[in-house]
Amino acid sequence: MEKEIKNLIKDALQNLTIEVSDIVLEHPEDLKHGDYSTNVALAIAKNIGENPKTLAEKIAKELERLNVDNNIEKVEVAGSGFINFYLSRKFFSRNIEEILNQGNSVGKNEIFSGKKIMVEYTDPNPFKPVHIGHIMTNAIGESIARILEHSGAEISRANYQGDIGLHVAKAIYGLLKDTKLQDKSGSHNLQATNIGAAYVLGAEAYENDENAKKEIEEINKKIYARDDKKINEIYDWGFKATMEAFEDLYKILGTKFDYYFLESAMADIGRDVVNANTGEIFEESDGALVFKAEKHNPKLHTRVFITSKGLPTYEAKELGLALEKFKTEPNMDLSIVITANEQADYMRVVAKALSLIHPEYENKMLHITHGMMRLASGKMSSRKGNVVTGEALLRDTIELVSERLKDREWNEEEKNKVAEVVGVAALKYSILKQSTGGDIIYDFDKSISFEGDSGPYLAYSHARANSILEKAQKENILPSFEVLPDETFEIEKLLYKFSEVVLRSASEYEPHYVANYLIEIARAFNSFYGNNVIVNKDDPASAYKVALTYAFTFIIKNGLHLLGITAPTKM
RNA sequence: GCCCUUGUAGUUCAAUGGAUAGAACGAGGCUCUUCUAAGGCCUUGAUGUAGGUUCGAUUCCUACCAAGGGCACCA
Repeated sequence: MEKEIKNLIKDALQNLTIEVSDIVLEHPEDLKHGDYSTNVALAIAKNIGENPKTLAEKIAKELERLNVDNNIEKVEVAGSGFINFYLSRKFFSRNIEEILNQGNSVGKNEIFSGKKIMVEYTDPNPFKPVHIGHIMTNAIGESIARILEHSGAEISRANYQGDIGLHVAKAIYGLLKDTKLQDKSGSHNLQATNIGAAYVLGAEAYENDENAKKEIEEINKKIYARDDKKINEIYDWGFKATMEAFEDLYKILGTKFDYYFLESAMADIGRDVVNANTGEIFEESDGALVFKAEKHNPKLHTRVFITSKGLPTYEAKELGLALEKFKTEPNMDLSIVITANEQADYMRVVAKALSLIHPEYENKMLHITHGMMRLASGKMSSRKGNVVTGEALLRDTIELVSERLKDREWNEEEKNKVAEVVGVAALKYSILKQSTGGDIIYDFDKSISFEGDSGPYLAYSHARANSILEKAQKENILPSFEVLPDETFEIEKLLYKFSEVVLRSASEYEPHYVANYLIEIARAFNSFYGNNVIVNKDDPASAYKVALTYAFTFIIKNGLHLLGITAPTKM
């Protein structure tokens, strides 16, 4: 439609012998201003020395004359010289029909068609509790992956985990001190929780107790050397238990990874690359091998890649990881990494180093960063202790949804499933509704209040629409486009924009456009629902309203999917 | 000190250089003999400061102020 209107404008301008290189056509923010709007008159009025409004009137008149298609109902001049297009009833009904035909491929686009993209996200560390920040990275990463998939990309999902390092030694120290935590009788989730507690114990001891600190450093050496049978046993068990617990979490969150990269495996790769390029790119400084990035870009700074003791730092491992990814997916077009923004600067340094070694990778790396997740009220942390783990946050959210569902006459299994899905929706939506860069203040109470701007509101709207469709089926009212209502509903004016929103989200790697759109459309649907009886045998347009409801369920279901949220059919 | 990110209603967030800056929560008032009231309808309130570019700036540029993060052997 956009193209057609643009062409129409071009023709009109040509007839008036006005030359314009670029025509801007947009959706007015306010639906009262029509469905499309152009500012050409404002943009060119000055050049040709005419009053913008009179010029707009002239163009509009020509547009009306040229408009033979019945898609445009009217053209109007408004404001200081905007030309607004109002689409016809017929356009909207045809669009609903199209959505019904598209089914689950609704909103797809092809801007990443044929592109192979790897997205790395979540990155929790074995032996450590999953932090709320990991949940945040996961939500953003999964959503970006799905949006890119919907835009034609071939996506692989990667997870990078720190399986060695001081944090592991701290956890093992804790496990050795408090052997109860080594209990293997419970589920792997329970075991992982104990290991997380052991980590907290070890981390505290490391801070406050000199002897413990030395002991932990000893353990760390033994972990690297793998020469202590007892520590090896604990390590192997702990690694497995925490990794399995992560899998359970990913399952609830709706993520399935294709590749797992382990930090231990990247150390040698990174060290070899640094050594091979020392002299030209890396140089010695105080016994360490460093990369002086500021020589190549004054906004970057020097970072150590190999310590004076010969150990590769995180930077070297990250370099190794990047290379390993390109080896794993040889024809990769883009490698995306998602982390918190505290890592933004050194990732730029690593990327610079890599692009000097492999110039062909320079434009194939993208680092997307997000802010911190902070809790608005101290309510949760005071109740559960100081550390708020990702699991606790998720579990508490799900629990509160459960309470809300207790009066439903479903069996327990159904209730639990819905509670889980809606809980995840609450958490994910509150992360994805705002642009990725900034911090998120997670207000526990608000997110589970389920009113207004929330994940459960979206899920509820979908469930409600579904229940209407069930009723329609029972009454044998099938979607039809024979009889159209007189009124064009607000929701119709939003439904056809879905694919544009997905396209924008994909090109900017920003899920929040989809999230905001879904709220808008859910609100429009609920308003439609409140003001109309949809299933009504006495209304000849009822079948059309049912069709409209179907279209809404398709859009919201697919839109929620792009956010990594499952839409329950009832709640 | 230098480099990133961010400053919008009381609060949490929106707004591809456009029209009267949108929602939600909060507060107040209506609304279930009608398909899910986790809903709908109505009322209330904001662009950190000072310049600049532009027909037109929340958006772009400069300075300042404020918050968060980063800046050598931790990850």
